[in-house]
Amino acid sequence: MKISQKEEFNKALLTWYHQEKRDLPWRRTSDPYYIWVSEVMLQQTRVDTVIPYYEKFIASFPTMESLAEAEEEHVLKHWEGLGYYSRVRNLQAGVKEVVGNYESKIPRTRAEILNLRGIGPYTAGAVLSIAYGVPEHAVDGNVMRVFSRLFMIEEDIALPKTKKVFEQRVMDVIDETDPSSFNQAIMELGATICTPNPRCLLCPVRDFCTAFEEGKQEELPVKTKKLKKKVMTIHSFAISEPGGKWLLRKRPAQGLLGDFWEFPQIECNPSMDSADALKSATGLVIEQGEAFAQFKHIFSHVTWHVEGYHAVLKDSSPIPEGYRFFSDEELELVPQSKPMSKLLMHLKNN
DNA sequence: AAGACGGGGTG
DNA sequence: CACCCAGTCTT
Repeated sequence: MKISQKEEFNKALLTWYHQEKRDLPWRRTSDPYYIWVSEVMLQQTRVDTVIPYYEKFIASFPTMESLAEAEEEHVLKHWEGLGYYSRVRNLQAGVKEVVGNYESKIPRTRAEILNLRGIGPYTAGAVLSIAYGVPEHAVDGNVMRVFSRLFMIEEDIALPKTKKVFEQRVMDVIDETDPSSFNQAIMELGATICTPNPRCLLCPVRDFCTAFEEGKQEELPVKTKKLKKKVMTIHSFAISEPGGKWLLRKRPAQGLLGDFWEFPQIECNPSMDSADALKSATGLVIEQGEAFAQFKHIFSHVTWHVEGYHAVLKDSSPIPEGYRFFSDEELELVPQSKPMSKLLMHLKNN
C-alpha cells in the first residue's frame, strides 16, 4: 500500500470495523482502568478465555482504589487459570502507583504511562488510544502480521528491533480522527481475517494490500523459528534386493544432511502400521519388516530415535524417483548420515 | 538479544 | 505433538 492512499484505506477499514466488530465487554466502556484490565488480560490470551475473567474481575474490583487495597492473594484468585500470573501482580502494583502518585488518574502520555508496572510499549499504546483517543501505536503480533502484508515488510518479526519499523509505519497511517477504532480495527482484522492462514476474499482492505497484489500473503510475516529441541522417532527400512543390493534414497540438497544417501525412512506415526506409513509416504511396498536395530542420534537441535527394519520389497512395488540400488562397494563412495552408517554396521555384524 | 512465564486452540 | 497466540520483565 502507498501512504498516499491513507484516507481511502482508513475509510474502508473503519467502515468494516464499525459494521463487523464483535460485541465485547470492554468495548462497552470508556473507563481507562477497565481498558487497562482488559488489555493486560488479553496479553497472550484469547478473547473467549478472557471474557468471564474480565466480568468477574471488574465486578470484584470496580475501582482502582478497590484493587489497590485488595489482598494480593485475593486478587490472584481472580486470575486463577488465566496464566502468566506476574501480569496481575504487576497490574496491581501499577494501579497502586496511579492511586498513590497520580491522584487515581492514569497518565495520558506514553512516557508517563510506560513507567507504570506491567505497562509495556503495546499496552501503553492500547490504553492511550482506546481510552483517551490519543494517536499512538499499539503494535502486537497481530498488527505486525497485518502490516507486514499490507506493506510487504519482509523484516524478521522475531527480532526485537523490527518492531520499531512497524511502530513507525502505524504512526504514518493511523487515523488521527479515531485512533481507538483504528488500532482495534487492525487487531480485529488480524484476529478474524488476516490470520496466519489469511482469508483474503473477506478482507475489507485487500485492494490496498501489497502482499495480496503479489500473491505473497502466505509468505508473510517473515519469522525465524526458534530452534527448539525436537524429538522424533524415525523408522528406517533396510530393503535388500535378491542380489544383495540396498535400496537408498538421496536427501534433499537443502537442510539437514543435504544430499546424503540413506535408507528410506519415515517419521513414526504411532497410530499407523510402519509398512502402511512407508507406503503412503514413499509409495514403496514391502512384504514384511523385522526390527533389527534401535538407537538414538542427536543432531544440533533434533534427536532421532531410530528403529531399523529389515524388509523385503514386494515384486510389484514401484521404485519412486530419487531411489536407487547400491552394492556394498558402491555404498562406500557416497556420503551417508551417521544413523545410516550405524544401521549398516549393525547389518554387517549380524 | 534471549529466556521465562501458563494455558488453550489448532493442524 | 509442535506450533501459534491481544507482551512484559529479567538476565
